[in-house]
Amino acid sequence: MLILPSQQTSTTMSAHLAQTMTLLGLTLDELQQKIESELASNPALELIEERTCPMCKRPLPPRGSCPICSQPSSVQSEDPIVFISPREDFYTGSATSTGEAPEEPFVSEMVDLPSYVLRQAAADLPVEDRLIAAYILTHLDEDGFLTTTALEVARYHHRLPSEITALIEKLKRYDPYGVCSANPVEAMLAQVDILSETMNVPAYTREVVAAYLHQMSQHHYQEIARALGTTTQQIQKVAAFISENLNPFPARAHWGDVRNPNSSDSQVFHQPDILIYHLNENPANPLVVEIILPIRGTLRVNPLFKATLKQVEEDKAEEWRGDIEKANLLIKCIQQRSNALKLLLEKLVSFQKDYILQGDLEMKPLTRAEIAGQLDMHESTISRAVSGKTVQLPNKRIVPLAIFFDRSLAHRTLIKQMIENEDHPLSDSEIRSALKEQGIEIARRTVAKYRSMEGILPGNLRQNRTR
DNA sequence: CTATGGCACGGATT
DNA sequence: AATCCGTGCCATAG
Repeated sequence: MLILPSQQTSTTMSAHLAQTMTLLGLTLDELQQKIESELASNPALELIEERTCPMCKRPLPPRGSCPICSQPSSVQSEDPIVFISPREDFYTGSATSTGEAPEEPFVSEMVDLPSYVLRQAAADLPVEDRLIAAYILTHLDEDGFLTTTALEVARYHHRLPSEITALIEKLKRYDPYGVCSANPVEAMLAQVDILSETMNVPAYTREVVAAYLHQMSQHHYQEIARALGTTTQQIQKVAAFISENLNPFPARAHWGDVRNPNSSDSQVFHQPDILIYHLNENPANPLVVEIILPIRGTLRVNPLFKATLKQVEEDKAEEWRGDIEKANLLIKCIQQRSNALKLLLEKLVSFQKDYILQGDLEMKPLTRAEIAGQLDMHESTISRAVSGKTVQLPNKRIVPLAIFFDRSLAHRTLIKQMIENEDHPLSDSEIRSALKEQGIEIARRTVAKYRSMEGILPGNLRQNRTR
């Protein structure tokens, strides 16, 4: 699982001096990978033991006291407490108990999709199939789809295509249900089959998934109903089922959606970069914003290494100096990243506090440029900092950080609520004028767009809903 | 005739 | 410079 050779770092100092690398854009996981490889390749860099707070057993920064416990626990601070925290018990694979996890000296191993699936499958497969399974699993794209075909695999391993197909079918049944499918439809079909063993699946679901997904996404329910010889109502049930239970991209994380907690580790592949919660989980307490670092302990330049530098022959010394330089740079960049994130989060959290506490309705429109101005940063800096990162809100939902810049979220949820509480199916223009009453002026066409974004049927097809 | 979705344009945002 | 988003116009369905 090692990544790169340590040698050939002799790209002279000027090279990395010129490259003032920014780690801001990196995700938690990406940063972890970066640090891991740096630790492995750079002898000047070391990770020192963490200190933990005696009060809350939270890891402490190298100097100073615990940022949480040092606060009197009853403070009614308006401002959120923002701090950088080392990653805690990070997922180490095999959530399926089996106490196997002796490894991980400091940084846990990030389980990638192929090995994640293989671990589940290995025990069930005959030995001669495991190799093939491993081979298949290495040919997955980021969504969990197969980038090769059963036929090719068969030819490569000199097996019958039918055997390979059977194997793939087996693999589809492991955790990201539908993994190893060739396309979304196939994946969803696999999910239907698996789910139907444990729960009630509406009739016609298979048929719809197999042949009418396109019409489905357009909400042409009547059309489908006609074609299948059933009722529009039935198709709507199917629609609800699909959107609640099926995932066309098995391995892709689905943020925000409240996922069935059955597969406990739907977050395995996306640990949030930032946590927001109330101090001690008490809503009366101020908000705590925790920016997670992918390491436990503190990075520093190994003093021993520095000291020995003088006693090293000249030809090696240059390389060593380079290593120290690189280590310093990395540490500095990490600090810079943390600091920038901290500043950003302070602003962001206090600005969108209502959203964090009350939910989607209270989201205020905000642009990256505005924040950039306030923080005296370039907007592209903000962009980098925001993109790809995820936040866990006090209500435990994990959402992309970019959601704080979603202009229309409040409007969309308002519309959603209006429709939920309607007594008579509202048309888009009715919604528009109702919104106008409340001082929100948007075009009728826009209402329609928002509505479909929320997956709500047009008014004229909404007649008979159960709730 | 009314309600809705598709396409595409222009301005804002990244 | 590339992308996203709200909106207007128009075709189509009921």
